[in-house]
Amino acid sequence: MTSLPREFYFQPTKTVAQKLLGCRLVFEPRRGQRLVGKIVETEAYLGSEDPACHSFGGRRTKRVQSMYLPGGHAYVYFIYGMYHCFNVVTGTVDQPDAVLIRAVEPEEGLKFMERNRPVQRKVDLTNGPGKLCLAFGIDQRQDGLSLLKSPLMILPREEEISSRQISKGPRIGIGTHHEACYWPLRFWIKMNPYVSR
DNA sequence: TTGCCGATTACCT
DNA sequence: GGTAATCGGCAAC
Repeated sequence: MTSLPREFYFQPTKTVAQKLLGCRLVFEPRRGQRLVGKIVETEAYLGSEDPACHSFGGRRTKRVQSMYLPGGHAYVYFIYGMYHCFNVVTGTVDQPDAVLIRAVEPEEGLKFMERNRPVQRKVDLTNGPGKLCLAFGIDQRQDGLSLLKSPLMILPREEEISSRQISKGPRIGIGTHHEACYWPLRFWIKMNPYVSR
């Protein structure tokens, strides 16, 4: 039950985004509450060089300050007036890259998740970045937290995932104004029913 | 201080 | 397929 080490997050952001597939997101908000989901879909955001990234051009606003932490921290932001998105910070200090966790497969704590986000079908519980934050109860309070210790952790893969089982494509929802909208920085586990849309 | 817009989602036709 | 909901972040004024 030991988290991915700090060095994992110092790999290139694109690499981290792919290697996070199959890892477990664990959130222990309070004693006796443990929520676990297997990561099945991610997107890489490449810092100051990436027009779709909040830290593009080296922007250092209050919202994005946790992106400038060393890899292995959480970056959680509020979007569309009603949702949160959970990201994993990558790279060294002052390298504001991150990986958006877009979907997980619920594994543990389903009762808590259903309470947080009532749905008809289990598959709709966490198949989107806003949905999984609601189900897990992740919000601004987790922004900047370390991912190496409770309450928020990411555990290594328990099974191997070959590159043939990983699909890639353009990122979702970033608009079509810049070239970056075509960069294939979205990754997901092929055929997994818990991937978004 | 103002006004636009967003790394989404649910619900509509 | 389209769009309303809803509000903080951000840049411009």
